[in-house]
Amino acid sequence: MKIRNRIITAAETAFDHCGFTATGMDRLTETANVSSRTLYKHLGNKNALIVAALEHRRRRFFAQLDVQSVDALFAALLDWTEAEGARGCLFLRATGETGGEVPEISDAVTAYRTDLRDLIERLVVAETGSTHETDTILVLFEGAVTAACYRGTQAIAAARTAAAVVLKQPRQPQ
Amino acid sequence: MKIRNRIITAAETAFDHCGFTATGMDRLTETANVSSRTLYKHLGNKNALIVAALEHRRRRFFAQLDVQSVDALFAALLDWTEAEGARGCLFLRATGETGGEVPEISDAVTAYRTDLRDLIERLVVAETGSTHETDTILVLFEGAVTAACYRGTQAIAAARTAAAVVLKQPRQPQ
DNA sequence: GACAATGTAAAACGATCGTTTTACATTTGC
DNA sequence: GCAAATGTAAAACGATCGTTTTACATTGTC
Repeated sequence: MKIRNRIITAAETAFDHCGFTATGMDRLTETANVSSRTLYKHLGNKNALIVAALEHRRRRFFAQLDVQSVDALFAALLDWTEAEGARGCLFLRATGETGGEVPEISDAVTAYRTDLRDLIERLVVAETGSTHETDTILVLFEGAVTAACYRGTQAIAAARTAAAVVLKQPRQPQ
Repeated sequence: MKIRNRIITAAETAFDHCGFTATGMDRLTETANVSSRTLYKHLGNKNALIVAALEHRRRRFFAQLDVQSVDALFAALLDWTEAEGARGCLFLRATGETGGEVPEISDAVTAYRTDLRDLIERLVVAETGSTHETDTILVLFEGAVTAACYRGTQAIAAARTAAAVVLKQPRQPQ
């Protein structure tokens, strides 16, 4: 169970830095320091490795995002970005590269997005007593991830501040 | 000048729907209804076609985003998304697929991002008299583009409302 | 009406892709 | 201590990639 994890961890980084299609099996075996025979024995094929890498990313990401407030959510995203850099949502990029025509990959992406929205909804309800601002915080989160690619961490700071403003703002009737 | 435009237009759609690397020259010649000889005579190579498609997207996008207020900006994004669908920022996906290691493509992405931020800054200044909320609106815009992939147009509506709230909110001193 | 110019159709190029196989070395459990 | 399992190294597979070339049809122009 150790080799498999080494392969997946290396793959997650390689896919993130170089893209899914552009990253060949050669580079995946090199960075994981395993033979191609071993890689295929443990993962089956490239698409399965992509799925495993996405699930690994999902686990790592939500482990860092285990927070109890919206503000802490953006603080955690800031930590993540400082440690990992910003190259845009890996799940969005995965569907973009496959055109959404690889069901196993689309499922992994849907799982991530469902988890993300569930987390945000839970935090928003805890803070405001309603789900109304869930999509707003979701948009700010996604926007922070994307804009951080070229605006750096100040994009996350801007999203964090805006989230506080939006949640403080009393919701107008009707 | 007509064939070249037909090639680029078809390529923009193909890249958007299927990804850059996953879209082979065969599909590009088919959807444009030209021979590969003609395609190479007009564009040179695939990377040049990618750059041309990105610049074509940029022109089309900002033509639709020729507005005079932040609210109109999100309304225009709504129109764009209803007409074109939502698959995430094409420029982000382009850098993601190439790992940012194709200078010509990176330049096209930078040009788009610069234009987007300049547009938003101009609108924010016109509305608030200061540039302070530029990154906030940029984050909301990017987030709307991304979240619309799985939340649909209501993600754009949420961003639009949040933008109004943020711009109305008086900025606290210091 | 001949002649460039510009197009199509399709074969062919070497390179690289994901994947499998062969041959051999190392580890591990009984 | 010896199989069985599991690893490496590397060659080879057919498929597909981006690109070029060959052969031929169509055009617009002087």
